Amino acid sequence: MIILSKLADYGVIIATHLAENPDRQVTAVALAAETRLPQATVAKVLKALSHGGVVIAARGASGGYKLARRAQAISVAEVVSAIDGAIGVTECTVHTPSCERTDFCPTRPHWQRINRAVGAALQSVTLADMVMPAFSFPHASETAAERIAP
Amino acid sequence: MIILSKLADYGVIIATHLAENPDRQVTAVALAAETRLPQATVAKVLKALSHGGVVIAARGASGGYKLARRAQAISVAEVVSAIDGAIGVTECTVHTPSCERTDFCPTRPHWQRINRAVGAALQSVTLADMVMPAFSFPHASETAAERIAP
DNA sequence: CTCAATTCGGACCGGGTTAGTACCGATTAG
DNA sequence: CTAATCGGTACTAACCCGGTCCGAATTGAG
Ligand code: FES
Ligand code: FES
Repeated sequence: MIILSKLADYGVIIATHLAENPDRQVTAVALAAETRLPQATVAKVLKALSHGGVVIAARGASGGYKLARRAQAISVAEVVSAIDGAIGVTECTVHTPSCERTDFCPTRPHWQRINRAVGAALQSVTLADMVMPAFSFPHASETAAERIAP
Repeated sequence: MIILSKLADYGVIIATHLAENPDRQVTAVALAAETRLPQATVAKVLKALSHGGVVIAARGASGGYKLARRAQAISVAEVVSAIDGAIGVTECTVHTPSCERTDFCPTRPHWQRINRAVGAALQSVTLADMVMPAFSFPHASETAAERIAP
């Protein structure tokens, strides 16, 4: 299964590209060309990102987009949330109070725990991290979240 | 955004319910009744689980399903994989070698890192954990995955 | 000052995947 | 043999994704 929607994936790619040369006003079409993504879709994603406060848009001629904050201050979680809405593992964990199985279903709190874990994983990575080249990461075995809880 | 598909969610609910009374042969319709899930869908999910080796099915009269192993030995990741296929965050991380942006897109290794983190989060929780009542968890701040990497 | 060019903003639509259903054949206990 | 139950496939409906369209705002030239 794929976790992120294509749109959200595009969003991260675009935001990362913006983070590569900050403070530069880039138009949607230029971004599309530079990332080799379909132009119309890039425009759509940028709208969502603008709506979510990740980028700020300048309209009119010589307009364009740029990051709303420093790259270090924008997490991947924020980007995907701006596009796909709140992050949740199950239906149950997001539309909080409306599950008919709540009384006899023991999974709820455990899901919320997992939910927090993936949320934290997405939140701990910023756009500044994303632009960094593949770097000597710690051993894969220490990727945290393996010990999600004692 | 919702990460798990509805079917996968159902799968975990069903598997958890099976884990509650192990070694008991339960038919699909009984499971559907006890979990208040649509009966036809439960049957479908059980087929997938059986195919994935999570449950074993007994055919014929007085047949039914039960867990293939002890609940401690079955992870949530396994259950969702049986239904939704391999877990991957982005298109790019699962269909490994076929991305036209590979050469100039710096996000790839970072995604794989996040990917491992959520995979680990799902793998670290077993069905035995799921049936345990909401228990005094450690402080939410220590949910690991917050330190996905130094 | 006016106007045209440029760019973002929001609404709309079609295709594809997923959820859910239904049926029929295979298998086994009694 | 018969009833019950799983296994597989085919089918329909709904929804979401991805893409396209036209209108609003702003700029810069004439
Ligand atoms: S599915 Fe809603 S409480 Fe378990
Ligand atoms: S999207 Fe495939 S390498 Fe970045």
